[in-house]
Amino acid sequence: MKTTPEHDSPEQDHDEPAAGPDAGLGTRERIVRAASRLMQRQGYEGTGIKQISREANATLGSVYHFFPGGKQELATEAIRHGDREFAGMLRTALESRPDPAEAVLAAAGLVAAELRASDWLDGCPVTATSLGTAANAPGIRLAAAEAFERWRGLVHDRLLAAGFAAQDARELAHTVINTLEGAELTAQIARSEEPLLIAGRHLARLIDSYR
Amino acid sequence: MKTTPEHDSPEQDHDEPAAGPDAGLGTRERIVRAASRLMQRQGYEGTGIKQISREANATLGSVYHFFPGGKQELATEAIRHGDREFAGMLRTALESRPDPAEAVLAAAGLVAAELRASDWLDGCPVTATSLGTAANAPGIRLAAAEAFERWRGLVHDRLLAAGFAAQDARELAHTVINTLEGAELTAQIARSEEPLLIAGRHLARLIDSYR
DNA sequence: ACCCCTCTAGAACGAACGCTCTATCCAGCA
DNA sequence: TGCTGGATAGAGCGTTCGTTCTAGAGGGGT
Repeated sequence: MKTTPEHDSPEQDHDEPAAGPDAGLGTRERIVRAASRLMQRQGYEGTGIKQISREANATLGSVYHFFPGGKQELATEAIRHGDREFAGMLRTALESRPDPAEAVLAAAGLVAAELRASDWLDGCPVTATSLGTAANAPGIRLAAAEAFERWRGLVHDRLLAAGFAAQDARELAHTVINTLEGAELTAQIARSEEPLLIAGRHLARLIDSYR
Repeated sequence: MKTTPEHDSPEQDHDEPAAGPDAGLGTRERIVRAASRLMQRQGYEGTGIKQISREANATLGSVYHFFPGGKQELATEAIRHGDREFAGMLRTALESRPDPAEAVLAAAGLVAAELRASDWLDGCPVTATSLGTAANAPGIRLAAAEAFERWRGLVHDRLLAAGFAAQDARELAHTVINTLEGAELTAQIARSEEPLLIAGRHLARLIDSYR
């Protein structure tokens, strides 16, 4: 299994030819990414620590070295990783058009495209991980709530910049994120981009109605 | 543990004073209800067959007698149960107001009230069960897709009856269900009714914009 | 009286779970 | 050169998992 000797900072691996797309990253980062991807697809309970360590090309010892809090701490970090990932995509989409309604439409299309590209496997990285653990693990629920809040904040700021009233922007941000969330869920289960495309059009229409 | 001797039809239990709200029901029905409730709160992987049988006051033998397909068959049936349950609530709400926009607003309020009443434990009965099992269990995914389709159908018919164009009704039904779904998810994680109440208002506004 | 069939009952199986533990490796420093 | 501490390595703990299996309970039909 031998991995790169490393000290938490990403460095090139000059001795390991075959590896996944995460090769050359620090062990800790590889573990977080593997956890995020696996929990996104299989949920918290459906993903084992040993599977994560295997997928990350790390050993069980490394996992517990970096995450002494065990599975829950790892899941919290995985959610934060998914949070940052989706926030980046959302920010890009929102800045891609001068008009906020068109920007939201573009965001929905982007989500749909990525979902299809993953063969309907990669839904919302936060939902799958946090669902079913809300009651037991408050830390996980909190991280998920913060993710949603951050995404809402991005939409909110975008609407404010476009001249929307503060209250309208706040409420629209709620519905934009929630509708995208629900539509992605349905799209994943139905294996169809349509729910997301419809959601994009309806959200654009809703936003326009506040002008 | 002794349970009611019964032949699949619900009958009164004259000998068992202390029991849950499902007492007096047939064993099979008790098992389905326990599975549905537990999976709604803990997800598919987070819920064990033994926990279900314990909660249902049934034995492992009974579970495998009624559901020889094992956990997957049981989960499929649990989703169908949640489907019928939510469909009933949705139908009631949709028929509670003469105006379809107001009816959707009422539905959102009802979902919010029930979610809060359960101490934020009972989210969508279909989502939690089906998430994380989409790839592995096609039967479960299919049952979930059918549930969403049924709910959409209820909204669709309601809009048609109110005179909306077929295409508008179809697309609005998509977004109504998806937005409620996403808002309920956010409401559960944030422990706040607000996302659902905002969703209700926005959906009413969106529907009105098609008149 | 007998059988039959549905349903209940729970012990037992191998596998996988999260986690603990000790041992080893190795770069950096004294 | 030897020490130190972060990082790696994986055997093994007790528990729980989904499932299988055999045994018995009990009412109806003949």
